[in-house]
This record gives sequence, C-alpha cells and structure tokens, in this order.
Amino acid sequence: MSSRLTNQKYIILDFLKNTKSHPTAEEIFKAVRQKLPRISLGTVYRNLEFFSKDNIIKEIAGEIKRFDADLSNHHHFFCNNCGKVFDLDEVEIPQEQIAKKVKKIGIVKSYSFFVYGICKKCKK
Amino acid sequence: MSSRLTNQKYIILDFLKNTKSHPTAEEIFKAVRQKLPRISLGTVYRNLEFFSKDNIIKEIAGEIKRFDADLSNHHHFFCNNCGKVFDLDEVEIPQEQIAKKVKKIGIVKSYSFFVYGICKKCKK
DNA sequence: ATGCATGCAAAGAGTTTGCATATGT
DNA sequence: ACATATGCAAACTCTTTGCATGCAT
Repeated sequence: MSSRLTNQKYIILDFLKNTKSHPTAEEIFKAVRQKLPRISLGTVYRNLEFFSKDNIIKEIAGEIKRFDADLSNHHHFFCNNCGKVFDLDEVEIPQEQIAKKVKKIGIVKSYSFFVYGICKKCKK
Repeated sequence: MSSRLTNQKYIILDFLKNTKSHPTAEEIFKAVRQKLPRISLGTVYRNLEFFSKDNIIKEIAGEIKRFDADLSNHHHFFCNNCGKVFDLDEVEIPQEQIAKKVKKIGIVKSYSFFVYGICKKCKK
C-alpha cells in the first residue's frame, strides 16, 4: 500500500472491497463523494493507480477502465447491451498449457479473459 | 462493407490487411496519409467503425484501441514493456465448455483473451 | 443529380498533472 | 516539522461530431 494512509484511500478501498459492480473511476468518485464531499476526481485516479501498482486492486481494461478489488483468479462477462460486468467464477483457463505455448513470444505475467454477450436481464 | 467504396476506405483496409502490427487509429492515420496526404483522422475513425460493425476488422480493446484485419480465431500477447501486440496462433480456449458455464449469466457473442507479459526482445 | 463520405476544426469523454494547501507520520 | 497527499483547475490524449464541400453511384 502507498505510504500514507489517508481517509480518502481508506474510503475508496472500502467501497471497492464491498461492491461487485466493477465500477469506473467516475462511479467510484460519485460513491465516495457521499462520504467525502470534497474529494476530487484526481485523487480517485491517483489512488486507484497506487492500488493497482501495489496489487491491491485490478484494472479491467475495456472502452473505459473498470476496477475490481476481488483479486481471486476470475474472469468477466461484459453485456454488450447494458454495459454491466459480471464475474465468471467457474470459468477456468488452462494457464500452464498457455504459458508453454507463449514461451516463444515472451514471459507471461498475467491473463485476462473477457466474454462478451447479452446478459439474462437484457435478453428478456 | 459500408455502402460507398471510396479510395480512403480502400487504402485503410489495404493497409490493415497487410500488417501484423495491430495498429492504433493514429498509426493507421500516419500510414495511410503517405498515400492520401489529405485524409483526416476523423475519416480514419469513421471507417474503422464501419469496418468493425461490418465484421471486416476487429477492435482489440486496451488502453488504446487497436485494430486487426485478421479475423481468424486467435488471441493476443501484449508486451508490458514496449506495448507491442503479438498474435497467439496456437492458444485455444475451450469455448463450448465456457459457453455452457456462462449460460447462467447470458448468451455468449464473442471471446477475447489477452496475455500480458514481457516479450523476448524486451527481456534481453 | 443525389445523398453519402470527406476534410477540417471544434467539442467530448476520460485521464493526467502542476501547484498551492492540508494532513499523516 | 516535513514530506507526501489532496483539491482544484488546466492540460492532454483519444475519439466523436457538425458542417460545408466533394465525389461515387
């Protein structure tokens, strides 16, 4: 964790630890502002970057970045219609097999697997 | 393909079909401008969107969008150091198995799998 | 001839950064 | 006390859009 524990850091992280919504920086800003009305977007971005670098949270790349404090090895489903992101807890990827095949290209540091589709709610 | 075949479309697509570099819009712009000095970035973006919608090319989401005219079922390796993108031709994902597990969440339309790491050149 | 595509420039989103001030250690 | 973190606003990057003009059909 970055060196000085401020209220801002604590509340941002607390919010992230207690949501499964994979929020964007903007969404985190709005949520956190309810407890800390004077917090700035810049601070949110700066702290999210600290947390990512310290592997306390994970960035989920997409059109817009999203953030996830659930560091367990899981992947994501993006709904093309409503934009929501769902966890794929049961889906596993043959990592060792992949790492072997990728050896020719380089050293694997991490994986990210996205499934795109239409979620049940939007399907109706 | 979008309705009117212009020189701009032709040259953009021709460039994409003949590169393996997974270029960004900016890179495509620079390359294409050598043949069409008056082309604008807006036109590049507009046409890339046309092509994507018509499934002539694929967008690769990341910090910055990249584009790929190779529609074969393959995945990508991103080098965290130099930012280059490499094709992973041999890596296969158990799609059917995944689709089954994802059924609870929604209908699968597409997959994307990224491997992040350090490429051989950067490793040295 | 018609209307879709283009070039250009301005506007938009999302993100980063510089600087003076505030605050954790 | 001191250096790091913050708020604020400006700057930046990537992308989209409005509009007059050009060009494929």
